[in-house]
Amino acid sequence: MAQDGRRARGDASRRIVLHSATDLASVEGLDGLSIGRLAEASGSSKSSIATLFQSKEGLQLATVAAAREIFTARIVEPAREQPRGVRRVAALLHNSLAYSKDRVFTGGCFFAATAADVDSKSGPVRDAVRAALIDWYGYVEAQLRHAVDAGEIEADPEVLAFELVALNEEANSRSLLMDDARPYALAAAAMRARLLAAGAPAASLAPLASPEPPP
Amino acid sequence: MAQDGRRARGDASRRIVLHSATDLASVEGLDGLSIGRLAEASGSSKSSIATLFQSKEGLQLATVAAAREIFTARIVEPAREQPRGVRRVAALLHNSLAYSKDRVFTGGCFFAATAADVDSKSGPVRDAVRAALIDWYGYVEAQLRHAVDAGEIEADPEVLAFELVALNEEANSRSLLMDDARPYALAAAAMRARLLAAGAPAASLAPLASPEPPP
DNA sequence: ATACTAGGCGAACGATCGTTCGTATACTAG
DNA sequence: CTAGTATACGAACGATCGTTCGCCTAGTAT
Repeated sequence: MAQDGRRARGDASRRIVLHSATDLASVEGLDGLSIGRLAEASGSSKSSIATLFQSKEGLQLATVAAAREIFTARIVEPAREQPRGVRRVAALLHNSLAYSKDRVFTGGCFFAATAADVDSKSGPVRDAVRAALIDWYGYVEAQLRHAVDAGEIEADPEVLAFELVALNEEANSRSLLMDDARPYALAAAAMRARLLAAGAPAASLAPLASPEPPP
Repeated sequence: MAQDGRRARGDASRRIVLHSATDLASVEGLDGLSIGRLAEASGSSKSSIATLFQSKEGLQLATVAAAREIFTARIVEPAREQPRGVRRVAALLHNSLAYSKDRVFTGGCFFAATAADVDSKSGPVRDAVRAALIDWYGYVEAQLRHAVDAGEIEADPEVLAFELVALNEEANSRSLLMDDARPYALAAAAMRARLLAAGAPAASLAPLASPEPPP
């Protein structure tokens, strides 16, 4: 069975539905993601969605997985072009800010929106969101550890990763709430300054350079 | 009419309901805050809540106002005992971390939870949450500006306020999602280091000192 | 051709949502 | 006492929720 037309058709439908689902969930949260509105947004029927994903929880888990793929494709994959260490960290941070600023999801960063939605609950959905963020935090920290080991910077990787991720998420949330793009420039400047203070060579921080000079 | 027993009775009821409402909203969000569950949690009836607050939007606005009072009483008011400038900033940050860590609301910081809920929407509820956070950000920044003017530290108040608030919010969200108190210690350490790097006297940062020495 | 599986949809299920109505109970104002 | 106002509740409203059922089509397997 090299190919199963039925599965292929189902996968295509899932893809279409999940595209709407990730976007809707970034605005309404994983709890506010309703099958009815999703059916309307994706052009299929409630019952189709229910059978494609078995249950709402199945839909939520698939939505998280789909968002994770987009997150990786937009942020992590492109950064792999940079050598490990500070250069890759700078690329990661730049990509992450751009992914939020460009509104890849209508509601900004998918995981910022959904983490707040599930962080006080329990169950597989929360676990899936948590796993995605643990991976992300761990990857940033690992790259910083590499930079420290290579002598590029001098810092505690855990604390520095915490600081940089905090700046990234603050930019996302404040930009959304205030409807203002300035927080991204603010965050980039703070990230750059923080890495410079840790001893990073300025040339390795090009992705975090401000596009326009401060007035 | 020095006192109106009817209004007094209503106000008492509103107080009780709002106590449950702020806690429920910190977990479920302002959208997930349902009148039915709130009625059950607060011991009154759906119709009573509807008449006390006119509509769900009225309830949401009253809930934000109630949470704002608690936020101010827990964080801003106690910090006023400290002199303006770095000492007050340190007190603000310490109080803010404690308010999250002590789970004054079951879902952690009320405004972190609800900001994520409303930041992609529009209307009076979003405006109320935004106004509360603008006030908070502005207060922190004003205290930092005072510290700069007094020569206590050397920094851009806007950027530094952004950094410190980001650390505070990251501690809240990560602690909730990971069910771990360590992010608070991490954030406090980063705040302290950041203020020290800006030239703040160590004695003024006592509230941010780690309770236990690092191993 | 037959049996089986995966989608896909309309219709309906019970549950819960926010809201409204009618009615009863305090309390005030005149 | 009377008229008016602010709670308070039960009951019901229409709408939407997640889910299930029946029925049909598309594709696979034997």
